Amino acid sequence: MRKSKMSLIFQAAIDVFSEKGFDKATMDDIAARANVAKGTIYYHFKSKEELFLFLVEEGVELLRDGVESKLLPDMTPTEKLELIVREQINFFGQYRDFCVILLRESWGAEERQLEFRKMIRSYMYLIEAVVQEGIAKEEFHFVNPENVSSGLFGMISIAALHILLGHKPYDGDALFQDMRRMTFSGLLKQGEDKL
Amino acid sequence: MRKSKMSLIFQAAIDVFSEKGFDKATMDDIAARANVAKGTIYYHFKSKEELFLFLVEEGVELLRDGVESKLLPDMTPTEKLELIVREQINFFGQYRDFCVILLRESWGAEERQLEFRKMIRSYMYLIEAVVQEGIAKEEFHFVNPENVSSGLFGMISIAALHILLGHKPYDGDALFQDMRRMTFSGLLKQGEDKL
Amino acid sequence: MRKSKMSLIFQAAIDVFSEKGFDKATMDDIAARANVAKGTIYYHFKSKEELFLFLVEEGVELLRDGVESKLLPDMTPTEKLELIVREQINFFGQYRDFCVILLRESWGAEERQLEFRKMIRSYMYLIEAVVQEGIAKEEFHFVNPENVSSGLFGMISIAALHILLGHKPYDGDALFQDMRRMTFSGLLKQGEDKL
Amino acid sequence: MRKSKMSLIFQAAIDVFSEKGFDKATMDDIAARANVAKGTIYYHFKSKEELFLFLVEEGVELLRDGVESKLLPDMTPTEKLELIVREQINFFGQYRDFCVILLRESWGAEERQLEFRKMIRSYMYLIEAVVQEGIAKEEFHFVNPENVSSGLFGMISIAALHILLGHKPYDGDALFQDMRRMTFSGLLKQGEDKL
DNA sequence: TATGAATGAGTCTTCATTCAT
DNA sequence: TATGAATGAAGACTCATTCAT
Repeated sequence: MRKSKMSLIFQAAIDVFSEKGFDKATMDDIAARANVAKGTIYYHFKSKEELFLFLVEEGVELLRDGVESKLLPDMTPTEKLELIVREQINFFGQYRDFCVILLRESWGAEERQLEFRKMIRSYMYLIEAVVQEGIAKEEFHFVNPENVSSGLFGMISIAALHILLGHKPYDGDALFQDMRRMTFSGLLKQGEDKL
Repeated sequence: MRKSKMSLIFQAAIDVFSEKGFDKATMDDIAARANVAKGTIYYHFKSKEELFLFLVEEGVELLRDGVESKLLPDMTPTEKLELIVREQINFFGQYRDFCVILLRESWGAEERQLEFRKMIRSYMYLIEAVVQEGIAKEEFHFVNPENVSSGLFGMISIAALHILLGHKPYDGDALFQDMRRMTFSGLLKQGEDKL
Repeated sequence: MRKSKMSLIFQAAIDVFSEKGFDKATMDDIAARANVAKGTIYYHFKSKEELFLFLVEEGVELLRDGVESKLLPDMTPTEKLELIVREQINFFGQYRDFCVILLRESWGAEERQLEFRKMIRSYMYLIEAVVQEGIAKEEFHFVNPENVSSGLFGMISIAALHILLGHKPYDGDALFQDMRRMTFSGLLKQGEDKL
Repeated sequence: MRKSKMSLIFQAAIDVFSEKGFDKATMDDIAARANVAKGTIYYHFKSKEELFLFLVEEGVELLRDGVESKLLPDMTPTEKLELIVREQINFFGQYRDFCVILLRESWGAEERQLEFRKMIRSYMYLIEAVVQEGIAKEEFHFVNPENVSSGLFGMISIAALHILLGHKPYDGDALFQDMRRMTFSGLLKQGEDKL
């Protein structure tokens, strides 16, 4: 059974967008990669913009829903945050191309980019909520949850991408150990009293 | 005495590139913003690419040299890292436009983007060296310095940009407190023994 | 049924290139002359260079094949050469524009120009072979066939073009008589013994 | 003693124009080759066009005057024509670059190109006059002198250039033998009676 | 549903020429 | 005389989008 044209286009679009970025990628590229006539893309998607948006939406949802569904109510904030860190690292390993897209195309003032940041924001809220819960339950230090959630997201993202784009083997577990350490106890051996 | 055309172009280029990104920015935009004929840009820079590269080089150097010159040999690793965190936060506040450029244009496989990542890497080495020193002096936990340095860079960058692009007032000191906490003692109140 | 866009472009390109030369001719000119959008040209030809090359290839082939197909094996070398002279003169009369292109654009060190000279060379070989045959059969004097074939080609070409560009009526038969005389018996009344 | 800027420019212009042709050659090229500032060229020549025209004028004059001064009144038409053939062949060998310019830039409808053809015409008249004299004195067959003079000019030019551009050693004497044969007795062994 | 030829607005880049010094 | 920074018009080429089939 042949794959639907639609899904061929979808996959080709991810490949091409992650390789070249939104602006440099052409509809011809995508059509060629999907083995489909250019017109066919326009039959399924109104525009390049829409195709791209659709793609990113799907991706962020996949990340958010994946994490969200694993966050059980009876976990402690620490357990929850640990899970988030681990899941995000796995996701980056698995959807490397998509993650490149995310980091490339989220900064700027275009409508599309604002939209992207909102999507990412919707994921960050997950982290933020856990941080807030941790503070409320006095498990975590008192910090600004928004700063910390964006910081954590950035820490994991950049560290992961740094490995992936350096074409080194991606050892998710090792990265997880370091990221967990950073997140929970920081670098100092003597702990907080020093500060 | 009027500013040299060269520096007019330089400033205009930063403005336009940060607003629109490399691909969407046009040489006409930049020329108009600089109040200069388009040919004048090409008199000073061989191409759009070269202008852009020059600009980013200058910026990363400014960041790296600024930090490097303040790192004194008799500081402890903790003091050094604290200084780096603070300086980077200040830099992002001061050169917001340039920082947007950096985060937008560093991901991808084009020659230019590889070049950018190398430049960023040259800054990350500063952090990495301090982390290594801290581990050697047993001030810091044993971690992979490369993971941690890219993680720290990402944490600060994304957190800072998140505020700057959200058009909120940029309170560098508050951000510094949170980032320092994350860096040194992490979120957990009970410290490392829990882990 | 309307002519294919492709052939409209082809004809327009001949017109414009012969009028203005390769460098001065613009793709806008050609598009306008062909009543076609500029992009359409690029849909069919990868570049100005390619369009031009294609055009010249076709032209030289037309000349060479036209002559070649009329050269019958049982002709004497003299008859063959006579036929070549006549055919080339007719060709110049008929494809004046193309011939101007040929003479304009074949001299220089650019890739394209080397290519052109090769094409012309492929035509000269026809002449050269006949000259060689004539020498072998002792109908012709002993001469360097390469010198003579390029000389004959130049003689006919420049003489023809000289008339065509002088905007005089092109009397192919009269020109043929003179060129035949030059080719076979030369100017001297007393013939070779004088030399 | 340093060469005058003027003559530096002159020589540089010949080099560059013959290498790249009128359109592709730039004033920057010429200035660089002449080790002179671009403005300096404009101090001596009103425009690119004028510089070029001046150059070609000088060259054609050199050819024409060289030949003309050697044509003595008491020579027979045959001797005169022989001398012309020899001189032109020598000239092509000596001023190869200039001759390429001549053949490249003489065809077309631009003012400059009409001008060029006039200059070449002024040289052809020399040949034409000799042919006419030869016919009048019944040394030469009755032919159209204009056809024959342009034909001879083309024969020699193309044959010479064919060797020069093929990067073969230029044996002027051998070429002269072949061109003289063509000019005076033609290819046929049996002479004119056959025709 | 699917195609691919056609479009034309938009971009980077070049270069002859000018002019203040 | 000589310079070289500055100009801006012009040209090759790209590519998202449309539409007749």
